[in-house]
Amino acid sequence: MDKNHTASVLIDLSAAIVSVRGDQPVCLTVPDVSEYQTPGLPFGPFYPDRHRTMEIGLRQWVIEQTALDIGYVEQLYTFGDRGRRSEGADNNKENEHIVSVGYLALSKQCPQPNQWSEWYKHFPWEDWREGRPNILNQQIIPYLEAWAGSDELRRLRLQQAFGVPDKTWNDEFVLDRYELMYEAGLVWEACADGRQKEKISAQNGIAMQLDHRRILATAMSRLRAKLKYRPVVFELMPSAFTLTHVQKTTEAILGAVLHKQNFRRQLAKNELVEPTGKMSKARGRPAELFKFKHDESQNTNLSGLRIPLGKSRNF
Amino acid sequence: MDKNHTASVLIDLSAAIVSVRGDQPVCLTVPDVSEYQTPGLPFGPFYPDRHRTMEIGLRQWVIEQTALDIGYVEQLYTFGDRGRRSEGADNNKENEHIVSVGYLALSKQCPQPNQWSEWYKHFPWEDWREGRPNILNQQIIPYLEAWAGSDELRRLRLQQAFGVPDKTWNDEFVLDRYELMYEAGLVWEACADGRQKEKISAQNGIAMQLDHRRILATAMSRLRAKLKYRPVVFELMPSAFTLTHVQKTTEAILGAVLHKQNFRRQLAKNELVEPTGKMSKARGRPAELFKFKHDESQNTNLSGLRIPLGKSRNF
DNA sequence: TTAATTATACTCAATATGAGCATAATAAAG
DNA sequence: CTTTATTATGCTCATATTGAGTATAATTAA
Repeated sequence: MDKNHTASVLIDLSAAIVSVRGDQPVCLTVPDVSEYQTPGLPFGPFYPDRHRTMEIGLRQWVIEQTALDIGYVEQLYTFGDRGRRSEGADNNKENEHIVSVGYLALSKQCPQPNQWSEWYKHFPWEDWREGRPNILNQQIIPYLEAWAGSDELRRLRLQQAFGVPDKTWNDEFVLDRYELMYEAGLVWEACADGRQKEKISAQNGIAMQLDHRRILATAMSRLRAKLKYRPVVFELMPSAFTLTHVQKTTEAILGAVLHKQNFRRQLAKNELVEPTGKMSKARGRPAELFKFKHDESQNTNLSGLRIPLGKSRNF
Repeated sequence: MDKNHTASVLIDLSAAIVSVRGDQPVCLTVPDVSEYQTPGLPFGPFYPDRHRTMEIGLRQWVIEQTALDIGYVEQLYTFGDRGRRSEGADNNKENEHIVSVGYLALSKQCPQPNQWSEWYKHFPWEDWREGRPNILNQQIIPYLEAWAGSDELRRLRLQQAFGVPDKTWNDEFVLDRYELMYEAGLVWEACADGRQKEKISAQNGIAMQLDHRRILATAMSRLRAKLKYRPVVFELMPSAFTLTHVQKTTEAILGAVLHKQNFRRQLAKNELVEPTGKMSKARGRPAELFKFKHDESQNTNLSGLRIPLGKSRNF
């Protein structure tokens, strides 16, 4: 059609492989290669004549490179503008365009601790389990308000994403918040030249290579949303677990604490778990061990578990 | 890395551009080019050096080719396996792989009626507004049950997707149902050779080119789901409308009838509309004309409207 | 034996939901 | 000018769901 323009691109499959270690959600990262000490998500090229689908290709190199058992895999988003985001970079030749397809994968285990990076080190403002994070009032919000100024649209977006001043915090808007901070120049990745990069380096969470923090933000948004209507938590649980363990895992991902009794009521109502008969022993009263009911079905179109989020979420 | 394999692909942007004409959801189609009389979705190549993002590229050729005003645009899914689906086709040279990125777009108007194709002509089993569609019990279900046989996984998927025998119909599982019918060889697109194609042609809905019906199914699933938690209906409404008009539009997309008073209660509670002061006149008592409250905000992270679906959805 | 810790059963008010009846305002028909 | 069909809108009410607690049971550690 238009011979002046090349339409040929390379496709990178990037994966946010998520697990939970203790009470911290983590994601698999690969060591930094650039001059800045920024970790990145694992990624690999898609060879269309070797793998029938992209998901098969993704599973293949994840197995090859990490020897991990990833069960649940979900496509997140396809980004066509990575080039813009790393404009000053020297890694791409002219006309070699890269489109990155982001994936979310869930893993029950996370061996080799040093390869897994905690979510909230990259997004410290997203963990509300100990109350409203200080970084919001002390750093982010004042900067963003100055950036918005009297621009009506900016103020509206600020209110939507961060709930200032009167609206409440919505845990699903991770991507919106990150994009806003990116636009406002509040995150490291938004800076084109090295001098600025030095300046805001360690602040506002640990940066990542290329558009990887954006992909992780997308993964967090999607997972937090999905948790509320599909029983995906169990993709992160071992075969037998206590109800408190499910709750702690859920809370870790949501970055919020939940009402214990109501959480269990939902679990019971939706008939998602069944007792194994065994008991766990730790401190305190022993808890019954449960297992997920529908392990066979790959199709996760189950009713899901409604999260009792409560009302007073505005600190 | 691996020089034996080509990693270079072409990217097609395919769009399910949806509107509602009267009480029928429609989507923009382009005339058939193949020997079979199958319509297709509009699509165009993505030129990464001409357009910064894929969405910009999409908007560009939609404007060029259709002169349509599309407001809302949302990426659906990236399919890497179109080649497999049209294996026998002659349209691709060796090594020229195509990845198609599907988009959902919403348009308030739909001029040139012959270019717009009604959803339910392609998916007759998805419209439950007049009760359970006959085609289900008369054609699809019996065939699928035979296909499932005693295969436990197949029976489970059948139950999930089509709600047989005891579960209820879930309007959001459009894609699941289509994929299942595809696997069972119930849809035209699943047949590789022409002879089979002739046989099941007109049955089970009008077919589309390549993987376009799958993209439309994805669009329908996404839109039906989104309707329930984001106020996207208003992207399909004119600037002033009656409450019944909103309801009819919602019902058209969901393929289900709703309880009038409860629907309005939701609208009121969420404060999504405000009166214009004017009245509409048609048959019967005149209705008040309303307008959407948040037209300025591009960011559609509003609370959305909960759909009162009722209980007796199992015919 | 006591305190701390964790698990689980149960209650209760507030709210949301599904389903319905009653009434109002208009156009078309007679 | 009255009747009838049609659409809009106000209101009720039983039931289900949710948020937020209290009370009690079964353990370990001190």
